[in-house]
Amino acid sequence: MGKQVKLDDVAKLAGVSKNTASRVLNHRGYLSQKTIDKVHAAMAELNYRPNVIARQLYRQRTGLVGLVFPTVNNPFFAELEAALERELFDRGIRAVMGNSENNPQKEEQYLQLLYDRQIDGLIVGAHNADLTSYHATKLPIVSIERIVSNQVPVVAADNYTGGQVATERLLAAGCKHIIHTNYPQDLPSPNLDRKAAYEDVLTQAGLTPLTYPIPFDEPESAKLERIRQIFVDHPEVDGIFADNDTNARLAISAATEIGRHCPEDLKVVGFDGAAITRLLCPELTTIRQDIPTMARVAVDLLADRIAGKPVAPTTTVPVKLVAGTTA
Amino acid sequence: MGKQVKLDDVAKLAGVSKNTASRVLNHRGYLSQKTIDKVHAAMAELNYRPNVIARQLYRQRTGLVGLVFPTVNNPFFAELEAALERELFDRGIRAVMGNSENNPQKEEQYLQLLYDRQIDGLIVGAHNADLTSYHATKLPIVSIERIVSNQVPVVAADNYTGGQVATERLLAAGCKHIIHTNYPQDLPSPNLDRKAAYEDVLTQAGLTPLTYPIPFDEPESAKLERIRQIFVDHPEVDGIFADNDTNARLAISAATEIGRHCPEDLKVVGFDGAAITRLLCPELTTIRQDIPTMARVAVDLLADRIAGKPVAPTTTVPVKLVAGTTA
DNA sequence: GTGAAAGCGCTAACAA
DNA sequence: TTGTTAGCGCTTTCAC
Repeated sequence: MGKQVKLDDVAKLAGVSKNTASRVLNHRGYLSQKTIDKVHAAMAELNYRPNVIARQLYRQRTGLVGLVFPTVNNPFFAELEAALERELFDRGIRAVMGNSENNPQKEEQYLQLLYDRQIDGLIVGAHNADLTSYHATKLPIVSIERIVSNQVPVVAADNYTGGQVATERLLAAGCKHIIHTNYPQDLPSPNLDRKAAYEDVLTQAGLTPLTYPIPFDEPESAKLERIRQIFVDHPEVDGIFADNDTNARLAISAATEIGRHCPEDLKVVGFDGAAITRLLCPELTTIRQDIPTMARVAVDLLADRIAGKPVAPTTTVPVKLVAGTTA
Repeated sequence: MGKQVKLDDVAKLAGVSKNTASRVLNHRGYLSQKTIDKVHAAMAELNYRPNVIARQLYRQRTGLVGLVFPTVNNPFFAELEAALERELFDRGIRAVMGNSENNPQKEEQYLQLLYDRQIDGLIVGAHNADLTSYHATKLPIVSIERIVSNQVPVVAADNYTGGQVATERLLAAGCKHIIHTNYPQDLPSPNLDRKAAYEDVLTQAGLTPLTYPIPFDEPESAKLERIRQIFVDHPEVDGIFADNDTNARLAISAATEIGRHCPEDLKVVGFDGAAITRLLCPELTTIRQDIPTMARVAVDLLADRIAGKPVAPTTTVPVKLVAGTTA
């Protein structure tokens, strides 16, 4: 690759100073039309492209935002990250993909990117990293469906209502033995509202709630194994409220393996309702999160954060039942 | 945010020159242990973090690579981009997400990022952008499953074999009227090998091939409508070889709508075999692409390209039949 | 209206 | 073994 054409070259060709060329480039200050034209002509002739990095050095901003989620290879996160990318792009910001893969070190590294100012902000949906790393800071961070620290604003679905609706759906379908799956979470998390709602509804109905932990970071085979165990431990189960759609689908598979069919022998309700899931598994009844709205809100919050404005600590986005045939 | 601690501050505190501090930072040149310790102590005391942008300005490299694909919100691309991100991360490179969304302008903009040196390279799986934009260049670009220009190396699945295996599977299942879906592609594309194989196999079997175009960039509803039309135009169809799994799933749905069940009344084979798809729709028989290998190869090629080494113009990665119950 | 000059923070010849 | 100096390419204050 040849020498880069720089502003100085443009200036020389146009017979003006570097400064003037810069002002033309940025449409700033007083300029005679003649100068503007000359500079533009020179830029065109040399096929000039400004060096973004040099500009960034001065501004100390890169126009980059990191998206740190467990993995983009998941219907919910894929749809969410796609929506976030679109929102950011519309604001002239690029998204750096950060799949933490449940690897705290990897997550930590993306956080370092922020410290090192290679990115201007962070949208996170994973938090393996030691919370102190996040705590230290008033950095522009927004989280989605995770509680990171009380400095970091959260965007979450209306998980409680979702959990209520899901559980009530199973009750209405006649279920008497409803089991919930969730992930073990020592830390507070909006996700736990799904569980809380499930427990409240069941208790009010005079039934006993029971939750099986399904760690998010395990391979599918391990999750399936845990779900099989539900049917071993509780053959009487006739309803499952899964904390996400993939677990719901695994529950259906596990039931089928032992000759129990959905919905005749078992009702299942999932959570998330990503478009891909509805396409590939349209029969699943689930609680749909409003992903586009969550993305928009998150990016708005981040932009405010970057601009130094105060933001609401929590924003809740409504959910909606999508009726399939599994419950 | 306070003033940034810079190398000069470290140097002053350690009582050395900026240069010496820089050399300690980069483990370069001769240094006495005493100096090293002093500088390290100063760095620790000031909590110094190098300014990445300044470093980039000198090196003219950002350690960023763009991933330009139609959308990450799709099982195949999501798995592929996740795999690419992992490979890149292991080489100290971050991935910038570029969902072209079948918007040529958006794709063009990501290409500009490369021109403007905000990214060091590009891995593309979409090419709406005017090919001349890609042509102009010996820039570090690698494409996956797309032919961009003869300057850009391609990584592709063994689509021809995949198409053969898929079609033969349907024939072996007794299908006599097999229809293929593909996307209309005026440009050459590795994807078309699937179609070519389908046509060759059918012709050899004395049957007449017929392909329905299903544009990739249409909404699902439009795709479904096109697929419904297949059954209207050709009620005799008893086998479908879809060019991707989502189309395969839509075909199953369309058949179900009119009371035709899979696999009794209709056999279906898809293509891609992403993990999410197999989880959500395990019954689907499909041709699985080896996504991790494709990602690794692509990143290797890109690294060579960035390093200025010559690379093979085409790399083909084997595929594998995944037997479900739909064919 | 436009030019000269300083500086963003870091790196690397070249001297010492 | 270390310091001096000159950039990397762009922006901007301040003269003219």
